[in-house]
Amino acid sequence: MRHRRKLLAEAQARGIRLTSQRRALIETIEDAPRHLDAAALLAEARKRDPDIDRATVYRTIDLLKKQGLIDELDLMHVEGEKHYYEVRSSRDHIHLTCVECGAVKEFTSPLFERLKEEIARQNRFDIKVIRLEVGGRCSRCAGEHKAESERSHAARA
Amino acid sequence: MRHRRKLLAEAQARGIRLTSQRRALIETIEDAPRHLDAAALLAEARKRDPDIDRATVYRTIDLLKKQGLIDELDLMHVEGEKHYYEVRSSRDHIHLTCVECGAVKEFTSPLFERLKEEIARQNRFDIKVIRLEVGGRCSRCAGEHKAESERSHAARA
DNA sequence: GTATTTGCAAAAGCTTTGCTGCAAC
DNA sequence: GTTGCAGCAAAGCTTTTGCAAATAC
Repeated sequence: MRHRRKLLAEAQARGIRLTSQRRALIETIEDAPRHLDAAALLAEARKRDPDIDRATVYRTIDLLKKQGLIDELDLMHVEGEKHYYEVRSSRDHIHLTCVECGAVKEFTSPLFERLKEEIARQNRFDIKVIRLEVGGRCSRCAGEHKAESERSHAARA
Repeated sequence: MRHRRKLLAEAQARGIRLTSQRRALIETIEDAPRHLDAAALLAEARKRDPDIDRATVYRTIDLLKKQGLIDELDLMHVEGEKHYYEVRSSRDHIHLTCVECGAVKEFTSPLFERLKEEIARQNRFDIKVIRLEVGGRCSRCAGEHKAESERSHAARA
């Protein structure tokens, strides 16, 4: 176990009915070393409970999203139109997705916090969700094959 | 005509073959008073050229996106999984979408520009696209029906 | 004249839904 | 015991693709 089950505890605290499927899904999201889309989440969760259905995955995602317990990402649609999920943390972070190699890096900054405050204050806008996603070329890809962006496509497959 | 055809001119400058369909689509995006999704763009563009096909819309969007001439938005998926498009402007802006009434407000800030610089510098990341989307409650909805968030759902239908 | 683009129609990909039986409290 | 949830399968919505005919330069 990589950390204590914050998400699970929080779900429980909110009075969410904890079925065995939800438990498996929540634990899967919490333990995932990378961002999972619905299909990947289903596959991973089935290792804990083989009978989980796709519909349950989507319904649980929806529930957790509405409760503000998880956030939804696109990762700039670098690999299709899927959505990815992660536990919402107290400090929002930025996702940098490399359009060449697909690597995702997270980044936090006090400047981002300040910007959030400014957005809320100047627009009198009550922020519920915020998502800052960046697409571009990571330092590794920029360094390795400067003029040769084709190969990386094959490398991702 | 609301402004001069910047997008059209830019497309031409890049050597994009300007077919009549592309012209109609580009002009439609440029003149739209709101953010259009693919279906709405198709419907609007057909007023200029009734024979335009859905496939052409998607192919043109793809082309313009790859050229960095338009940006793609989700508007926090407040109305389903569509994507919305807008002309890319020199100054990136933030989209605030009200989850109650669906209103979209744009916002720019020097702080956002500074944050972009910081992201690029600290991660040695070559930013190609950046998208900051915010979901929450706009001041109008907060003021009008503070404790009664149910009705607005019906109002949007 | 030649390379690109279009329209059409079919399919693909991701997500949602109705309904019956089952599980949590 | 009651209320809400899960599984199944089918449909929904948005987007993509193959191919022959049409179009731009």
